[in-house]
Amino acid sequence: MATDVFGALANPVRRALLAALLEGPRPVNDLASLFDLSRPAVSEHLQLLRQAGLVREEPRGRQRWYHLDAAPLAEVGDWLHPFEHYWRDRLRALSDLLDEERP
Amino acid sequence: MATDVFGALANPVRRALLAALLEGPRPVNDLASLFDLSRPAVSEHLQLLRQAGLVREEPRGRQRWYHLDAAPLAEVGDWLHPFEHYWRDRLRALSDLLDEERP
DNA sequence: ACCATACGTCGGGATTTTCCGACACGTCAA
DNA sequence: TTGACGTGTCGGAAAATCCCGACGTATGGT
Repeated sequence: MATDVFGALANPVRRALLAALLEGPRPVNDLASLFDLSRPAVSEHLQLLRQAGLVREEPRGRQRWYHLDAAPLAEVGDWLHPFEHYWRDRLRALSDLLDEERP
Repeated sequence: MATDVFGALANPVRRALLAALLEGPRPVNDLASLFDLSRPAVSEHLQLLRQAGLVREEPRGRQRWYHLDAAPLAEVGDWLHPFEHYWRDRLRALSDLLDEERP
């Protein structure tokens, strides 16, 4: 049932939600106000993030504060790892070239 | 026109294609044989990867060899970076705990 | 010249995603 | 208790995704 983490990151709204939660927990209305989008739409994005294990909800009075749960992102990091040296090599080659150009 | 890199990674077939190309370039039929999928389907996945800048094609006789182009994955790495320390802290906390359990 | 091979792309069907308005439920304040 | 607030979820529409068979176009072998 645990939804795909990569699928969760495929949507820019969900990525922005995770980035917003990076600065601390927030209630739903607060999060929804960040987007030009109806509240139910944001609520459903949060549901998908919840199913992916990326956020956790804490009921606080009549509102629910959402917390970031970055652990599942480790799967993305792991998948990315074999490719990482590949593009870092390119970047290093570029910076070496620039150093050579302007010593 | 450059398709979303995150969207490109949202599909398991496309992730497997990139992983396969990690071992070197391959022609389309070779790649298609890795999946229980029609060749046009794989061809369209490759088109999307091409639009995302993640692969490059080299015509070689009557076949086209696809090469990995990992550079756009840097965007994913960059996006992931602010979260990275978060889950690494959790892992370190876990390993510290294990070290403590069995000194 | 002929035919098989390797591939891209198109038309279309099935499924999934994304979004909204409407409604239901619990919480708090008066 | 009554009513407003904060939120989840449902029904359904619009759009995107995913896949396939069919066709078109090169290239290479005979």
